[in-house]
Amino acid sequence: MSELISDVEDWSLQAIVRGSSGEFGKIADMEMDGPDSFFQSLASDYHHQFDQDLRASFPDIFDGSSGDELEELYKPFYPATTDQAAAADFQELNAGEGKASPNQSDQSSVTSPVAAVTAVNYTPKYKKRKNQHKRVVVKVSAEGLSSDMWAWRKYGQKPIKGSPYPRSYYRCSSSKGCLARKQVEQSCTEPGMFIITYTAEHSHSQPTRRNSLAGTVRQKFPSPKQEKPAQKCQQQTERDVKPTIKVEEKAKPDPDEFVVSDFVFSEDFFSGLEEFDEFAQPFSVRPCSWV
DNA sequence: CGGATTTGACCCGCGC
DNA sequence: GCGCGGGTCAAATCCG
Repeated sequence: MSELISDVEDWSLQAIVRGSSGEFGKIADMEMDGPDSFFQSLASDYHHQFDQDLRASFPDIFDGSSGDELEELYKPFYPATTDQAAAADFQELNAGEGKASPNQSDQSSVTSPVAAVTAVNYTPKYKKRKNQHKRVVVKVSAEGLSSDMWAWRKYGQKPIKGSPYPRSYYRCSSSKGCLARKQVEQSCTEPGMFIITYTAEHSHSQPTRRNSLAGTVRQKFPSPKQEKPAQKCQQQTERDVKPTIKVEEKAKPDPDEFVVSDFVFSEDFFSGLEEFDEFAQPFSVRPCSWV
């Protein structure tokens, strides 16, 4: 079981792909910005399928719409200008979490294999620190920790304010000079789950070797500190599971540009993504959450 | 013995 | 300027 939650420098994208085997495959291969961005690629390669799926899922929305209108819907998946209003929408979106449906307590019972993707423009409040510009955040179960294809070497561990669990820091040990980084911390709201943050990119296309169990086999994840329970830890709950699509007109800077906050892809859409064979099948969907 | 992990010290961005 | 917190360094230690 795995989730993918992404945060990019000038625009934020949020996606969760949840499967059943704990595999999360080529996440580190994703190009998250520029002309080769992950979702731009999806939109290009699967334009036709995407079109069909959207129209089939939301006939009311797409009734009588033209290809141009669909292009508008793709806009959020392209690098965008900064937009404070969208950032506010984004926060509001996540503030609405906590209305999980009864089905969500049993992830395996979800039978409708779809995935939800949320994309909005987002402007960080403060200038980002170095090495914080490109991040991919994944939430995995304990078994998911051992399914990483890259070799990592631990170089540090720090207690994190507000969390009873420390954060571990890893760098890629496959290739000398590779700038790829990985942070692993246990979720304070779901002790069985781990939040992995990938930073920067591998300077090599494939791992030259792999740790016996992804570099975390020797890692002993400690028990939470007793003196400071997870009371400060913000609840990361889930929004209503009902698939929705919201097309909002932006006030600024370009009133003609739309922000699509929720997209729903059908099973057929994802079945064409050979790159994601590593993801467990069948897909199930869960509303987006933010880390 | 070489590579990985541990862990305290240090660095640096950010808020006050 | 100072303190806090997150990220990194590097020596010591562990492990196969």
